[in-house]
Amino acid sequence: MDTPQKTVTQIETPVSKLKVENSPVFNYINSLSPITTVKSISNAQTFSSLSFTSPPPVFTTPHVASHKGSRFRSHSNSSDPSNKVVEEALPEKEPPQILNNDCLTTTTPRVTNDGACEDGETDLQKMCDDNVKRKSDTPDWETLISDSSDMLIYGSPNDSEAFRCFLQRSSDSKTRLCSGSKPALAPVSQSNEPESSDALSVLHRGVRRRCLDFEMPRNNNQTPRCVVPSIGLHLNAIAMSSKDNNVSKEYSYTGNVKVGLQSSTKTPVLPSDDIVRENETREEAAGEEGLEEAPVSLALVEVSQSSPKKKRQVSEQAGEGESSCKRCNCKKSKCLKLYCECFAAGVYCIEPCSCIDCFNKPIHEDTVLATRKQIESRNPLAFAPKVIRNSDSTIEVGEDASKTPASARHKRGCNCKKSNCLKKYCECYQSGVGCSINCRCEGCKNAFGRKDGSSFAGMDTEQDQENETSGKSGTTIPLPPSTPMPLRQPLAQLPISSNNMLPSQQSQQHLHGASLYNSQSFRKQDMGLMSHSRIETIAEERAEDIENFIHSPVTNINALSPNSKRVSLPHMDSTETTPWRRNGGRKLLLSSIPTFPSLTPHH
DNA sequence: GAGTTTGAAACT
DNA sequence: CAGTTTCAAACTC
Repeated sequence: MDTPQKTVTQIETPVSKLKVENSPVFNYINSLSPITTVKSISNAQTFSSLSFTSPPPVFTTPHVASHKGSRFRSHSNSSDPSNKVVEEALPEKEPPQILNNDCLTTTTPRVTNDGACEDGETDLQKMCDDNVKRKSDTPDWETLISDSSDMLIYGSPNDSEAFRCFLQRSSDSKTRLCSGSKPALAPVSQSNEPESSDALSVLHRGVRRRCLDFEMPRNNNQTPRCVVPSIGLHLNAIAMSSKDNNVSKEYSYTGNVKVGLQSSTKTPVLPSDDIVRENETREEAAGEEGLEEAPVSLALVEVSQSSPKKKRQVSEQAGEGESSCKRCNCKKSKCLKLYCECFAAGVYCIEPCSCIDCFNKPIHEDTVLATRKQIESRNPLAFAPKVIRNSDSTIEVGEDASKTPASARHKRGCNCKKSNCLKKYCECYQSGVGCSINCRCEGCKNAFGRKDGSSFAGMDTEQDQENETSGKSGTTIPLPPSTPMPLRQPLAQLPISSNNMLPSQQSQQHLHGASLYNSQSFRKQDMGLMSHSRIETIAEERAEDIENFIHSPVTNINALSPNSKRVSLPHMDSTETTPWRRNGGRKLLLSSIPTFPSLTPHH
């Protein structure tokens, strides 16, 4: 468990002292650095799942509460009617045996199907309120936010989003903020809490709720896809996002998801105004949706219209590579293994999926979570982005990076033997990245960059031939038949944690693009100012963060686990600097890092 | 649409 | 950790 006391102590940083600085929040937040706050790795993970890292300490407790709530639901609170609902939702079929269910900490704000809030929620609320009270003498959040938005941008996207939602809606629609399905929470905080406290409570709830967010393609020429900018953006997509600018403008559609903190794969390239507008639109849409959880079925209306058999066709039509609508065709894995694209992408299977005996559905949430947990225990990075994109403008993380023509690399590298890395069998190729020394491929001819770094995308004759034969070339950009970048945009986000992301995903998300863009959105919208260059810079920094994170000493510990192979890149000099501390803001980013580490026992 | 190929994931 | 099996996507016909 986290250490509430410690949290409190940190929170009580003298306000006066903070004001001495230009950005009070800067110091303030620094004082709340999760690095020092989070002691329990395992819990860190749980907490991170709520993505309430922004003022970490402040929201830590709620996480705990949330955690408890989950436990109540699944273990101790059997008498709670709401639990019955959940239990009733359990599969008729016997779900696959899952290990460690106890470790499964679904921090997802639990809202039973019938809309009833669970007892856990009540407790959570209490705890939140308590925290609010304790924090009454701390700087006003709204002020802090506005004063230090610059700082917040580095924080959890969720945080930012949460604050944004909070600031924008707390005044007029608490009920909306509070998922319509959990109105019971409102009274708790509204009772006697001061405005700020109340608002904060609302904020907490907002974070826990799922907001529908239909992000429409900003490109008018593009056909809207079933998509969704979700918090649950697949990490791959996230990782890639920093550079997806022109590769994909995908808007995934988060079915079950969308937390009030949506993240979007917004492209940094977009003009600020556009971004702002888009966010506004999205915000409105979300608001009109009551910011409520969107059932997967609803979320995928568009997608679901296509028959399973058309899966591939639709997917391709949807914009190659912009496989916004991930659908699987699993027959034996029950969609509970990484074989399943949906599962691997961190999204629920949806109607259009052709899977058989699928357990990757909301009603099997527990099973899904447990399975994921299990998989992560085996490989902490199992759900991490497979491709890590480095910004051209940023310092290459290492030698290996420099040897890789592409600006991104596959985290683990491929192991192709016969495809020559020229087909989508190759994950590197599929992801549109070149092979690197991490790859063990044979006869690599990856058009995006061979393992030996001898060729680059599209420049390769063989690639040209490949393209010709596939009839998919025609562009100077050597994209794989199916634009790989947005490999796995989540459609229906797993309802994990407040933002429907599994702990690891969530934390990772903070490290990646999603976080970035979310933050950007936040800033854009609230500040209305941010130069394009700045955005890109941040994107780049995010990319670096990914690398740094993966290579950080702490990460390596886990990275080495089961799959130690190539989780860490050889060149990374983790001791050289503390990347995430290059600037004050980075600290916030770090707050979400504990995720991976948390997957393994303390050491 | 069925069958084959491929390589990641899972298993031993 | 290496070898083998399983699996589902990618691909071919």
